[in-house]
Amino acid sequence: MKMNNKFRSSCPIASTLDIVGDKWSLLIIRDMIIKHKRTFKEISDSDEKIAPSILSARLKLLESYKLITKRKLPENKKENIYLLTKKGIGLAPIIIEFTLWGNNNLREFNDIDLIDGLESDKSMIIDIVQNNYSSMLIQFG
Amino acid sequence: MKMNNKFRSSCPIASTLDIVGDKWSLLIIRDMIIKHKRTFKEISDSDEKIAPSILSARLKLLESYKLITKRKLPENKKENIYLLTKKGIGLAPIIIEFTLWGNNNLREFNDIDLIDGLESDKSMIIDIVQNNYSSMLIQFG
DNA sequence: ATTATTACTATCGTTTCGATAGTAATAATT
DNA sequence: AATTATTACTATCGAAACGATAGTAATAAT
Repeated sequence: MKMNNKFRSSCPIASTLDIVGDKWSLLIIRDMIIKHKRTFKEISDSDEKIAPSILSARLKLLESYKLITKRKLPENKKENIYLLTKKGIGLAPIIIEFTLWGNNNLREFNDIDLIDGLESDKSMIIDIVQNNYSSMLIQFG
Repeated sequence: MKMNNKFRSSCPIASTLDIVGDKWSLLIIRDMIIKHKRTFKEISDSDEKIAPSILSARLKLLESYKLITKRKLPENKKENIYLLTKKGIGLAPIIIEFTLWGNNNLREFNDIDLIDGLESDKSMIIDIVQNNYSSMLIQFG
């Protein structure tokens, strides 16, 4: 995996964009953190139809920056299980803010899904998402 | 300006990414909302060295989705003044979350600038950023 | 009148994307 | 046990986007 400094600057925003600032990474994180998707196959099956070559490349990159881990379970040697790390779970606020902004600002340009619970307190939504994911994680070591 | 539905799905996250999910848009917004940059020249002069062709294309796109407006002042017919709209100012929470995440999670991969005030309450930081920008806006109609 | 600045556009080689097909390993089915 | 299906990829290759540089037209400054 090429890890040759591809950071454009020392700005934290720019650096974050250098890792997840593409059209797919945050959608992969969305599926993992909200829908609890864990395998290549599950992540492939989204409305947005990500190409396998892109998904493969993105998972490798996210793994290299320690946002996700990859493992196999003893009972299944075929499937890889991808799980979010703490760093990855820490992206929940960003995911939630994207949801809120799209929900409030793009309805004139696109039919946006209605999502339940968005009127609740922001930090509560974030807590719930993160806690649910962390609870799910317990079943894995 | 081509406005042919380039939305991949009706998911608010995906739709937001379809507009600002590239390596440059949020950096342009950052410079506008935090550093109060207003002209093509000012925005060009960032650490990340955006190419003029890209900046030009991005400004047009952001304008087409009503995140920014473009105008000239009577006293200067050369400069274009770019200002954030309400929709654009609404991106402040996303910008702040990117800052916080990068600040907390990327120090092992890149030298990240130390930023003052990040230990304050999130919603307060966002309020300050948005209020400062809105105050600055008053001098324009 | 000349020079500088601003906001671009044009060009063009490089990189990335993205659709599709193919493959190797494992698991399920008959 | 043999065949079929599934999973997680890799390979290919044309299309789109990026990015560095140069150029230009309008305005402003000297």
